[in-house]
Amino acid sequence: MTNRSAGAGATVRGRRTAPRRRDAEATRARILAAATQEFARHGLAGARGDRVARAARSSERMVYYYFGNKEKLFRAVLEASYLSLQEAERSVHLDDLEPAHALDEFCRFVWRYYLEHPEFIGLVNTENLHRASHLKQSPQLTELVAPIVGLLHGLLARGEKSGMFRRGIDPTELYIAIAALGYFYLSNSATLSAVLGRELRKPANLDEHWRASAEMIQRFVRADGAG
Amino acid sequence: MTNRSAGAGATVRGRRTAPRRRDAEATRARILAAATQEFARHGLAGARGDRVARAARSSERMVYYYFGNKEKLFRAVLEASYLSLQEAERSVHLDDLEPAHALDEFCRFVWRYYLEHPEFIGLVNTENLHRASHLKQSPQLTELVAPIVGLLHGLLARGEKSGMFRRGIDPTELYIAIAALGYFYLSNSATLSAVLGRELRKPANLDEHWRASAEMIQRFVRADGAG
Amino acid sequence: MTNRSAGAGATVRGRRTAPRRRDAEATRARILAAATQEFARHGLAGARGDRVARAARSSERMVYYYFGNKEKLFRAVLEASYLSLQEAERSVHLDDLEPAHALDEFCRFVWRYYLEHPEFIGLVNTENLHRASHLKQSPQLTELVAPIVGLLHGLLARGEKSGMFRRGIDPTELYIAIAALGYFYLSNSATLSAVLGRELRKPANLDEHWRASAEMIQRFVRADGAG
Amino acid sequence: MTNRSAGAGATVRGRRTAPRRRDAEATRARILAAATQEFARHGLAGARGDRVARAARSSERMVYYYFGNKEKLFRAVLEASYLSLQEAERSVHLDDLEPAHALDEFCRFVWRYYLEHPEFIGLVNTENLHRASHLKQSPQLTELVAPIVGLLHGLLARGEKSGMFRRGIDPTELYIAIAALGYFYLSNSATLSAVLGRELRKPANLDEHWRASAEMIQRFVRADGAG
DNA sequence: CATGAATGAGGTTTCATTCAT
DNA sequence: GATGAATGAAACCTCATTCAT
Repeated sequence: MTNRSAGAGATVRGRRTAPRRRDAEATRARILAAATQEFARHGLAGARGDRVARAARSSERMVYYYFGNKEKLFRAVLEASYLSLQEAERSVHLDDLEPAHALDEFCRFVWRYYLEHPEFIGLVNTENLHRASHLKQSPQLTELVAPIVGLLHGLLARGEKSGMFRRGIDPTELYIAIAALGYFYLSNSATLSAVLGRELRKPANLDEHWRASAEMIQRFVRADGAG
Repeated sequence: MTNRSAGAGATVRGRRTAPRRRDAEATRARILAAATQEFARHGLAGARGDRVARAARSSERMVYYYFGNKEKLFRAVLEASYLSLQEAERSVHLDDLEPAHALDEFCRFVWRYYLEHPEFIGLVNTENLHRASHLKQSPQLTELVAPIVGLLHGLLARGEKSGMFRRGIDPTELYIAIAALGYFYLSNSATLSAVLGRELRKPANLDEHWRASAEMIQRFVRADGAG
Repeated sequence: MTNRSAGAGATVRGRRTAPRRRDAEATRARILAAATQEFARHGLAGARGDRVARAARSSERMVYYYFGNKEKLFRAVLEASYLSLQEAERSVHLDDLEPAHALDEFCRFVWRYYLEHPEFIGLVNTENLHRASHLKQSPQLTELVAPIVGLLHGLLARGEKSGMFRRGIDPTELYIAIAALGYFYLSNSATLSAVLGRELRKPANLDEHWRASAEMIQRFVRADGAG
Repeated sequence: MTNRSAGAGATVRGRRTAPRRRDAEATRARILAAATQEFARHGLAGARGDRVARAARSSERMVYYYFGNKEKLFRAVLEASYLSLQEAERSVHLDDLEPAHALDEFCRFVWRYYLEHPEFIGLVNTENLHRASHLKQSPQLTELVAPIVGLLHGLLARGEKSGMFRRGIDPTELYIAIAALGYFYLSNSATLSAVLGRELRKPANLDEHWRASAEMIQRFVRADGAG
């Protein structure tokens, strides 16, 4: 995640710190980052403590020192990942754009986020395998994505008022659709590529998919008369 | 699963076998079925041999006897699952329907298949975690889904000709979109439910999603003038 | 415990068996015997799996194969030990002896059992440290020592009738007293020796203790006029 | 526990210390008290440093700071406990009582001490598991209980002289018997309760046991004609 | 004097797999 | 052909203890 480096004169939480070799925050952060990759790549059962330790340039013992056990480590990773997404979402500002364009921007954001955060997809898949049991234990996360659906809600209202969007579109369903088109493509690119005989990860294909998805979303919301 | 060569009175290695042989096939099938559930629910790393054995009312030893090792067992499960899908797809006949309606039927088929085969989703997710490495080892599967894309191709052609569908729609992209809308919703229902505060598995919500998805696909292909 | 040897032509449960190298019963028995010593000497927390394995000429893996985990192994050991005691108790026949003599014999039996089964004392101490939590999980053991108290009950009745024993002696209390005098002496011989400056394990001292204890028990039950 | 050298305004290493020093003594004492409970409840191997630290409202680091290591901590606990007993024993004055009554009082003291100091029983059992190895390292403790046996010796002499007690009773054996009857009952109450089907810790049963024990001791020493 | 950070060693347990009849 | 017994390797995790400020 955010790599609070332990280099000389680094800043932690905006506060200037003396260079420390025994830097708990930094160690913890390195472990968390390594674990994020490990869980994303191998799932919960497939993740290996020693790989995490090595990747974090720390020891297996430290992993337990900071996170207690594998499951808690996974929960910490999951929370950090959702928080990271939430943070990114907060940077999305669509109010100044014309509705159709704003929607495009929104789709682009979601698509790019998935594209640039493959670990997020891996973690979420793993968490779904476990029927969201870890997520449910993190009370803070319940209202996490809600804001972004609110954003869509406002956008749809604006579009309706201007006559560009049709009525009766459920923002949650719209969000799911946008997410689905991007997430599924990337999450399943390996099997789909094998089975469809098309290299889904090729830049050209990524691009075409993005275009088709955006088009689909636009056509879905566009008022029937609108051009 | 697939009942291979259950013909009565078969010979094994040229030696005539007692009727018990049928039990062997049955045992193998039970193991495969149990393994399908196990891998779907727990992934490859999380799957446990003894759980498979118990669920199959057999022994761990037999699992190795019939399938060699865990990885091969997983491959067998995966192959059987894709074959099962292929078989189901062969039962889809859309040629007699008017294009828009046929497309609807196709969407419904995909949606229902995912809905009724949660184990398929679990297995495919697991295989994607492993970057389709097992699938790639099964040469027979490369052209597996091709036929169904061909089906869509024909359908789009018919729709274009009748003026109902617009041009330039890539059947593969269309297939991916249809799959995405169903697959993602079901595969990620646990985390989405937690994070969106909506019980995605409630029948009413499943229904609404199906309707919204079908609508989206229709609007995507519909020619701009068409009603 | 009972060492069902794996030697050629051994008998298991009275049934003649072929000499086997892979003898589950024998392996299990060796592990149980080794674990009995280990738990008796080091307690539950102090017991080491590898020591058990080595002493049993087996592997740590086998310990788990047969007994599941450390706690279950301890339970098995405890059960076997109490069963062993019960078995020994069944060999005590006092009905043909005159009451005072019979009581002496009973005391001698208890004393000798503790003397010859130091592991029993170690195990029972450990179980008491754990507030009998394992014993409580073994339903079969609840009425285990009851028979022996019954024996004392009969003995006391006979003694009363003959006028040798006084009335109103609670057999359970009597049993506890007899056990206490022997058990405490042996269980605490190390600290007592250190603190009293007397080598309690010296044969002469063991003997004197046995005599004093028997005397105490006799005087406790003897009718005031008698003797 | 023992508050060693808590004099105000002490100097450490010749340097005058702030009043915080009193906290240091208090911390040490809290750790010792916590460790006493911990070792008594879980034995030496089962005792956990972090539990001691938490119970003492201190840190694990401090435990090592004050006591060096686990074994030394145990030794400190053991020494303190035996010293505590010795101190209590010093408060026993029997010279003014008539011998039989004095003996009763002595028994009562021992019984009550065990009853009110369950941690002592736990520690002594643990030390016996370790064959008194720690006790043997504390030279000061060798003559620790001797005085109390001396007390009994005097008592027996008085009783003999008065004709109430018989001759030839070994005070050490008498002491062991008195201790055994109380110690065993309490130390083994858990397993005995389970196995005898009687709740030994019930006040009524505790009381009856005390009475029976006292009776037994009286009858043991009483001269045959007396009483 | 006090403490947070760190750790080596080893403990228990699990896992997939093979042996030997 | 089928099965119970066995196993090496490695996983997760814990423990007492020390480092470094």
